[in-house]
Amino acid sequence: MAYWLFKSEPGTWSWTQQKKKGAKGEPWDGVRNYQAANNMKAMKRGDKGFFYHSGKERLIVGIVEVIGEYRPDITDEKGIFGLVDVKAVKDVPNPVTLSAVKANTKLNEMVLVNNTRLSVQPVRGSEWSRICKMGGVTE
DNA sequence: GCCAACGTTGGC
DNA sequence: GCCAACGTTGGC
Repeated sequence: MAYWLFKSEPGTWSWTQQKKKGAKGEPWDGVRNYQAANNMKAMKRGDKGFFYHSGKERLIVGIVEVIGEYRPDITDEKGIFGLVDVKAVKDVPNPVTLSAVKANTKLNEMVLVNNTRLSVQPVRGSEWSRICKMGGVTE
């Protein structure tokens, strides 16, 4: 199984909103970046991802699961980009802040640290379990 | 509010 | 196909 990180401005789409969608999940639309789209193409049903709040908060607040693989994003009028469907799985009990990630030398190769502008990112297995531990998530 | 990083666009 | 200009994201 692969791991990912989904970034969102809480003012646009928040973890609270995602959770309200429950098991039905929500299409992760609006991505207009090839690198991010390629990451979504690589996703498989059952893959897990962190839900990250960018902007003022800058922390990992939840865990999502990919429930629908890459398909066209109908909100893209050019018909170029696609999306995946994700559902909320659980909260991260102690949200992991960006500064905590940066402060951890074991995590300094994370895309979150090195490519701040990429909105859909791959996460290594080792990084995943370390952050889960930091966040008090029981895997 | 500013600015660095970076992706995209468009002229040549 | 290159590269300058521009726009956007996101951290600070």
